[in-house]
Amino acid sequence: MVGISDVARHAGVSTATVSRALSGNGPVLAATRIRVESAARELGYVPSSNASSLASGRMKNIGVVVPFLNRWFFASVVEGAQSALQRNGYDLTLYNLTGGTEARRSVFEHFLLRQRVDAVIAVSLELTENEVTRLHALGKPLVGVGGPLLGVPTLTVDDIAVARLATEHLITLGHTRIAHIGGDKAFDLDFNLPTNRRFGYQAALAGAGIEVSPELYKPADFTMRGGYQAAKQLLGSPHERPTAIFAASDEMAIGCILAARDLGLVVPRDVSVIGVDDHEQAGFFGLSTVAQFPEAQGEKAVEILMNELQAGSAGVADAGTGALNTSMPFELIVRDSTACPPS
Amino acid sequence: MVGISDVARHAGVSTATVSRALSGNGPVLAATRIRVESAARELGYVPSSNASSLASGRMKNIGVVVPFLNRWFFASVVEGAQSALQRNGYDLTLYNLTGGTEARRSVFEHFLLRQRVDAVIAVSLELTENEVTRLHALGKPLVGVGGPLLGVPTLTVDDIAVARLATEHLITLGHTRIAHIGGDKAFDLDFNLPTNRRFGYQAALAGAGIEVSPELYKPADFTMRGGYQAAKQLLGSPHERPTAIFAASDEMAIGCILAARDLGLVVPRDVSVIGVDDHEQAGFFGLSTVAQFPEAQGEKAVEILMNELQAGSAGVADAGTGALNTSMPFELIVRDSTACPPS
DNA sequence: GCCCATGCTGCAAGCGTTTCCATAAACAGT
DNA sequence: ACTGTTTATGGAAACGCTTGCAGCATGGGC
Repeated sequence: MVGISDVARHAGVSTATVSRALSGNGPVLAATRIRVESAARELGYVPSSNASSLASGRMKNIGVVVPFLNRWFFASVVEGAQSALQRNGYDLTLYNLTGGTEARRSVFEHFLLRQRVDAVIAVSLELTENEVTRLHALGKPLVGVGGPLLGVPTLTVDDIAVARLATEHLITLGHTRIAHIGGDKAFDLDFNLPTNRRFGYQAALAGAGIEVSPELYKPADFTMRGGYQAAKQLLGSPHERPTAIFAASDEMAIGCILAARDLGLVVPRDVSVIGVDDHEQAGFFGLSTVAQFPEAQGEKAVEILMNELQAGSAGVADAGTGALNTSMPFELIVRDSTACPPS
Repeated sequence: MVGISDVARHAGVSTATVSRALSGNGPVLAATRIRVESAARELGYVPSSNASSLASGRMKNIGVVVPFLNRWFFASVVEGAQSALQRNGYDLTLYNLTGGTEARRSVFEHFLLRQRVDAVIAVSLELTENEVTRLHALGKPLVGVGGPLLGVPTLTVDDIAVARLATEHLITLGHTRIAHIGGDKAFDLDFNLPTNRRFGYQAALAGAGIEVSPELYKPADFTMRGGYQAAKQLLGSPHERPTAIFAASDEMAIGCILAARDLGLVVPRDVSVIGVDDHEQAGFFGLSTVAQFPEAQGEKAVEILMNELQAGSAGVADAGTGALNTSMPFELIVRDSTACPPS
């Protein structure tokens, strides 16, 4: 292994100077810096991050905890975070909690406390107060993505507003019999996501003076199959059939479209469908939707952490950690699955 | 921070003994171990992995490099690897190469060389010889998932056999006009995956004495849209229409099913469709397919690495690193998208 | 009863950086 | 010319753990 002392010898300076020259901490004569840099390049020297971390207390590594990885949303958040971190010279160590309670405990009791990460990003995770305090006690910044976390800076899209936007789009088109397919209570990963979207839906209806009829709401799994089955029920009986469906996710919405087709209905002529996410397959199905931008959320989370880490090292008190909850953008995307109701 | 010396004092032993007691390296009297363990628990001591790594040379961390993350296959491999690593007390640091050439360079020149990982798993990545040598020079075991890598233990499914299995399933059902939708050349991520699947398809036909007609092959994107468009062309003209389609991926196959429906054809009555992957949505669409098991691949990769790391530390020469290419299982899954051809 | 294994334990030397402090050099002000 | 600053550099002490080596009991064989 080529260590810092090799570089030092090669460049005719001390290890202290090499460290300063390469890290940019502390004053170094321009000429010296150049000598050191070329020596390092010549020897193919790469600093050992362990030694560096041990000595400096900075890990240059941040932990990302997700409940699952093979869902489009989570994977995209992680991907966004990864690129952003890489640009900042940070590593990303990934923890997923698929393993259940045991995995979760082990992540929090063991992995995150080992001084291996400078901070953590929790994606769609409802942390217990204990878990939060624990991390704070170690002085590790924490940011949440999706869902407000008590006392933790968090990125969220305003689910109520999202749902309202989608529903209002349908209302604007002239629909009045608008159904909603939401998540059932069991799907509690994402905080109150299902509930909030339902609220937004109801608020939009109320705002337009449309009565909210309970038979137009169907809870379902957050999957195509869930959406499909719910839509089958909603659209099954021709009398009193809704003319539009707002599904709480794109996958569900796609399920709706397929169900409609199977029932011989044409989307959007007979029934309009709108979802939420702008899932990668939304375009293919011509699905109108409200986009949220998971990569951007990952990147933003990183940005916040970088600021906090910098502030922390600058000795700034934990005072103005900024707005605790920063609201992420969303956007109505109209494709071919929504139109005026049949006359 | 509560360090090892605090625990030592608390338990009335030396730091050396604490280290041995908690890590299990070296002999410790049972009574002592218990004293140490309870002291550690009481103080909430967690060893600093940096210090530990620096002193021992073991990082307890392995790097996983993927080209993308938000694709089902990659995410699943990573998820499998993550769980397996967690069970072994290892961290997973993730690198994705979405950033393009620059990202790739920075990963290999910088990140992986910093003594932060004990080994690396490369998923569907054609590493250059330089990259491989570089890692080997550092003594870092490397295993590839998907696609043989020169001189590197690799997990692959036999794509030719997979394609043959799928095609033979169709042949067994009585089909003779069997089309294939494969990947185009540009899709070179996965080594020769498209080509191999095409070979397997042709081999199966040849084996059954069926002529391979070029107009029954369509290259396309590895997406639903790609499969949809290709299927539209294949199924468009009623005369000489194929009675079955073997698509090189489930997403493409789903596209086929949708295309068939849009053309007024019933699957599998008018046309059978089979894919490859057992994608999470295959079940919903009733798609017959050849499953490969990405999580299992991730886990297996970890298993191989664990063995190699152990062997390495045992001072075993690099001799019998085992079969360089271990073949992963696959399995025909028959659902409702394949049946006998129309008579 | 003595000596030699045997098995636990403690001492202390690293591991490869960073950073505090001291030193030295260079320069400005008087 | 002399002190007072300022700036670049080197020496050396951390950082928190692991591990080789030596020491010291303890127990068994003769």
